[in-house]
Amino acid sequence: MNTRRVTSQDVADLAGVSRTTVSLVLNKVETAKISPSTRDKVFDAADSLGYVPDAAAQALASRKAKNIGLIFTRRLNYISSDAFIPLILDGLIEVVHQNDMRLLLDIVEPDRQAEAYIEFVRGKRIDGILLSGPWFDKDALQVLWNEGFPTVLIGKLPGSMFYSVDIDNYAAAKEAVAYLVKSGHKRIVCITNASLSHPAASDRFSGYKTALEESGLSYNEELIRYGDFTVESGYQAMRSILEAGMRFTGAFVASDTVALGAKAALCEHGLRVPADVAIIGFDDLPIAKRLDPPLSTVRVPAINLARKACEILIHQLDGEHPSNRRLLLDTELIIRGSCGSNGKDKR
Amino acid sequence: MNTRRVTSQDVADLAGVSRTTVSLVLNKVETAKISPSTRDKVFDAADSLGYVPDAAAQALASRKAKNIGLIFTRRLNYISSDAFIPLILDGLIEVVHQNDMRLLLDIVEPDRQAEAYIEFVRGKRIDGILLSGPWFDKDALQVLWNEGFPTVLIGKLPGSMFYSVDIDNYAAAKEAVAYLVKSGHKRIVCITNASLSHPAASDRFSGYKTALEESGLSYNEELIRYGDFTVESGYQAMRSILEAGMRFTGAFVASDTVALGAKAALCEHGLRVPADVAIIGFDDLPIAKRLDPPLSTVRVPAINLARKACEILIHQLDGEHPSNRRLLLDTELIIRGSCGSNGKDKR
DNA sequence: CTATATTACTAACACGCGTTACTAACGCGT
DNA sequence: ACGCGTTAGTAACGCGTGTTAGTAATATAG
Repeated sequence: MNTRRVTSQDVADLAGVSRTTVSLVLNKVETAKISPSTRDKVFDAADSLGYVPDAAAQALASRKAKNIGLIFTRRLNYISSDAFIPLILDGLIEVVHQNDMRLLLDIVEPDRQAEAYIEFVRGKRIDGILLSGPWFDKDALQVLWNEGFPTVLIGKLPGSMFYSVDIDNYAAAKEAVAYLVKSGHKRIVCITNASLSHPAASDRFSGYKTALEESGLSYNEELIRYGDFTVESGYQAMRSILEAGMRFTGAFVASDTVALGAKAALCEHGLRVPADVAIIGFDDLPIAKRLDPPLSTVRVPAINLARKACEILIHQLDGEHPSNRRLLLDTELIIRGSCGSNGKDKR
Repeated sequence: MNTRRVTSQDVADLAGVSRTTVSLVLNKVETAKISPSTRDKVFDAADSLGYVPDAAAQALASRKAKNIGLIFTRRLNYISSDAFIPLILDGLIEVVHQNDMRLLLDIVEPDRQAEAYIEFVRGKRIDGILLSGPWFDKDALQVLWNEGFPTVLIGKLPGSMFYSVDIDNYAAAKEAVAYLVKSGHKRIVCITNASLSHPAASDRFSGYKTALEESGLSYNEELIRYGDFTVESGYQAMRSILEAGMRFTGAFVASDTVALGAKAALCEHGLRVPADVAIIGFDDLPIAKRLDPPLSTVRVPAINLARKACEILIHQLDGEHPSNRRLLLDTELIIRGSCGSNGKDKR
């Protein structure tokens, strides 16, 4: 049960060579000349003993932790319903595996970012860091920047020099709202995915406003509410609009999750989608397609964003530093039943 | 930019003491007598230098990685829509933080379990391991058992001696189906959350069967389908039943996600919920409450399961070995609009 | 005043690995 | 026989920390 650890020394002894040789063989060091016969002896010994190198020792000696830090900056209350997390993991895990790395995951409250980063980086627990969050603390990031630590943002920090992957939230939102306008809607609600202090939320909101302006529609404060990533916030936001007695025929909700809540409020109020109100969400979560009615939405290539972010990070670890520091992936407006693609009449 | 690492030696030098003293102070070793004045000197020096111990060196010397492995055994295709992952993370992260640990996350394909475990455990990358998966490979777990490695299962492996936290899937499903029966439904569809090779799926299915038997209802193979965790599988399953021309008024779908898909198929087919078909799901995901109609379901205390699992694991790391190896948390049947709590008539 | 206990520290080793600098053996041309 | 390059391998150091065994100075007891 409690057999002693197998070390590279044990492998060396069994193979009848030095520990150095074992290391050279197992790490496939090209510059070292090792005869095929001893190579085989080492390999045989290693897996007959079930040798697995000690990660800590390896990290200490090689100065590489072989860990990638994935940090979600989120309020704790919002995690459980965050449908983005699985998507990001999905995109990441494959790339991480391919590069023989591990994923060190942490979730930090937005106001504890700085401390968390320092811990990770100075502790050398990770070789590089992926940050996903609705917004990034500039001071916290400054720490990373000063240390020259390999970092990639999933999302954007306006005006920063970090590598980042993102979508064009502004353009995507504008396109979605323009579609509603084009479909004949004149009074269009906007419920954001989060407070406007978050760049993504703010950009989507700007897209909404611009789309209205460009169509010569008036922009009405009373049709605006702010979500906070959750289903419930969407529900409350829409209720608040309905209770204020506002009239409208379209709704742009900058998050599918929030949209789901908003739609619940509509139904509860006796309004039907899309007959009375057309809705477009944002994200294209896997469930969007099977909601009733199917939710029109902006498809965010979340899995791909994560994958790209990870690839860029690993390139950095390999010492490459591409000059293009901002990668924007394409979104796509997906029209489904929730905005009356079936062709019902609008007022 | 590229300042050299700050080591405990630097702290020692600045404080005018030995490195040993620094270590003793920072680790708050009780048995060592250190005068308050030098203690303060060390603390001051440490944080004036921004000292953070090297994780690898610490792990190597102390034989503790301060990492908890969280392994999701999942097919890669199912990750992106796995609403359980955020819930588990939510429950875990707090406990992990409280105990000054980190979370090493990995997702392994069911057929690669053994290798993944060996890598983690023998590599000493983690001190303990939390496993979440629809089923566990017995041979793979044997490895962990043989090494006496601290392990907790989220879910169950029938007949194993591992610590585990779970719910009573059988009883919960039975209660849900019994409710449908009591409400007057005689022909009740069952769509599982996964194939019956998964214990949880199999238990829920058994609960369904038993509930029917105990009510003297006939058990009809043609009303049974098997999901695979995804929305789409629920959609396809229900379509398949409808296309077979089966008639029914109730449906027990052993996963909210799958239920969402199943409901979409019903709607598409012109059937209404709950007027034509009553549905009860399983999990009580955050969205269940705001679906249209609100989805009746079995509430699974997922966050709590994760929290408990983590606590048990950490107890093990502290050398405690409670004799009660299986912890069952309570579920709750939540009745909402989807099974006509509004009181429509059944046939 | 001496023997012993206590306080407050430190020197030195161990953890398991990567890697550099070095060596011994061998072949080859002259 | 000699020098020289090449091949195949090793000894030894360093990574940064935890920890044990030990010591010098001071306090306490007889």
